[in-house]
Amino acid sequence: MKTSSQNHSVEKDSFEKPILTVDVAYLSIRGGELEILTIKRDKAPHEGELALPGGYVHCDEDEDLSETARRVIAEKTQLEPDYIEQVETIASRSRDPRGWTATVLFMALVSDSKRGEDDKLGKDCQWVALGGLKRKSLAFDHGELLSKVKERLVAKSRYTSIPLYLLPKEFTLSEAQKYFEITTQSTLEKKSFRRRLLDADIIEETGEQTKTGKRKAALYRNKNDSNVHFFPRMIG
Amino acid sequence: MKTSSQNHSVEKDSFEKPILTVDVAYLSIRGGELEILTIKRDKAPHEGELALPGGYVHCDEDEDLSETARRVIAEKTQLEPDYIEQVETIASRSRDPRGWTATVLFMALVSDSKRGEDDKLGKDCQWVALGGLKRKSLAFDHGELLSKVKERLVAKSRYTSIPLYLLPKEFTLSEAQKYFEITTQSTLEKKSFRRRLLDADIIEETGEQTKTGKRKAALYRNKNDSNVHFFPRMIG
DNA sequence: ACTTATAAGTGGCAGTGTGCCACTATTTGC
DNA sequence: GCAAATAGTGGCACACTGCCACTTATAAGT
Repeated sequence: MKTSSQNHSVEKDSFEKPILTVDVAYLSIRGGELEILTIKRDKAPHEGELALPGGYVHCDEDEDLSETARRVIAEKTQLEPDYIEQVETIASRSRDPRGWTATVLFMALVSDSKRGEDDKLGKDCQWVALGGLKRKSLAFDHGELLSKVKERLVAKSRYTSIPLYLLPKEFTLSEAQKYFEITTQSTLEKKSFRRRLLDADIIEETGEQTKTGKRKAALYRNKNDSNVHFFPRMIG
Repeated sequence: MKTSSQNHSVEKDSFEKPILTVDVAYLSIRGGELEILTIKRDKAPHEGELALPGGYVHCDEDEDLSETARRVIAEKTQLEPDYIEQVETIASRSRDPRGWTATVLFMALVSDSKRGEDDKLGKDCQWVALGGLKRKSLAFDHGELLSKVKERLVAKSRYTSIPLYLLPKEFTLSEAQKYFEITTQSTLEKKSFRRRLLDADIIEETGEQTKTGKRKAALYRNKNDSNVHFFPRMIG
């Protein structure tokens, strides 16, 4: 029923090769809100608009795709992500005016403390709060890509520990809860959250306490050896 | 620190475009075991070896990647899958002797009843039991691709209803349990399994019963409207 | 007919982790 | 000292899975 060629000429040479790129949604939390690293495009198409950092796969340099993703980020910032994950590959004829393109979409997270001040960022780079991004304000279909990444982040934050990668090196349980509430887009219950995080054996007390605030709070850090933790049940 | 070019020549034209393909791990259960659809390669490289069905993306025909996946399957079989899911995109210089290639890997499932008899399959196509596949017996890195798909199937079978796509149109709860035990690679407890599946409200009794066997068993079928169900907890 | 073996199906309680809410504890500012 | 705000705890309810013994139905053998 399909209108495809039934012979096996699929593997014949000189096919029109599609364009293959990698795009990275690089996320961080600051000011109590998710922010994303954007690049202001300096050429057509979509010149002057904001876009996700991305680029062509370099067949001669990149051993695999996650390396492309890291390279693309390194070209724009000096910030190595604390976490990176391949999300999905999106392709179509219409998503880029230059022709049929495929892009491998990555989600990357960087902690608040590693991110530090944003002064050494190139001036075409900018962290933008997600709340301030109007729909359709990103170039190409990058708004949709961002939605896919957000969806993945929200989903995984409900049953894994990946929001820990967004927290500063030392944090209180209340701050951790706030970060998880941002990434899960829900309000969490204090006792349940604390019990869950502490029972998981993935963070440890530093011994120090906060100095500001109404009452001193215990400071925690991620255990060195800990990878992504999968909780036995979802939260929220 | 990276040795990447620091200028922004990334978007300049005439880059060496990598090859983009789609490969599909098409799975089915028969004889109490997972089977995979293989194609015997009729040309180099790896001529004569078994491989996953796959092919180049056709920029002119395929609107997106899942369409490529369906087309690739339709070219080899007349069997439309009951379920299809993008798993991961794998790329490297070394995975194919013809050069730097990227492949978008899909997992597809077909029910035992829709699959029917295998007589109308092309003679280069063959369903092969996973247990009978020695390591390294698939062309290229398709053994690794299969491992990734297996991993995904095992994981998702523990908290979703996708094994239902492998069952025949009508099935007993014991058969369903057997299928879930195959896909989760674990033994499941009868009462827990039944309660879980029935409470999910995704299957319904046909009213009929089996005729063979020691005791007649109630027959069930998938509810028409039901999509993939996510159970609140993992099993097994 | 009675027994035996086997598969289908159920009752019921324990275990585990989350939801919920009230309660106590500590610190700051008045 | 007292109120306000944040940190942290006690304890039980709830939902779902694990477990295991038990009953029911059918076929086959004696």
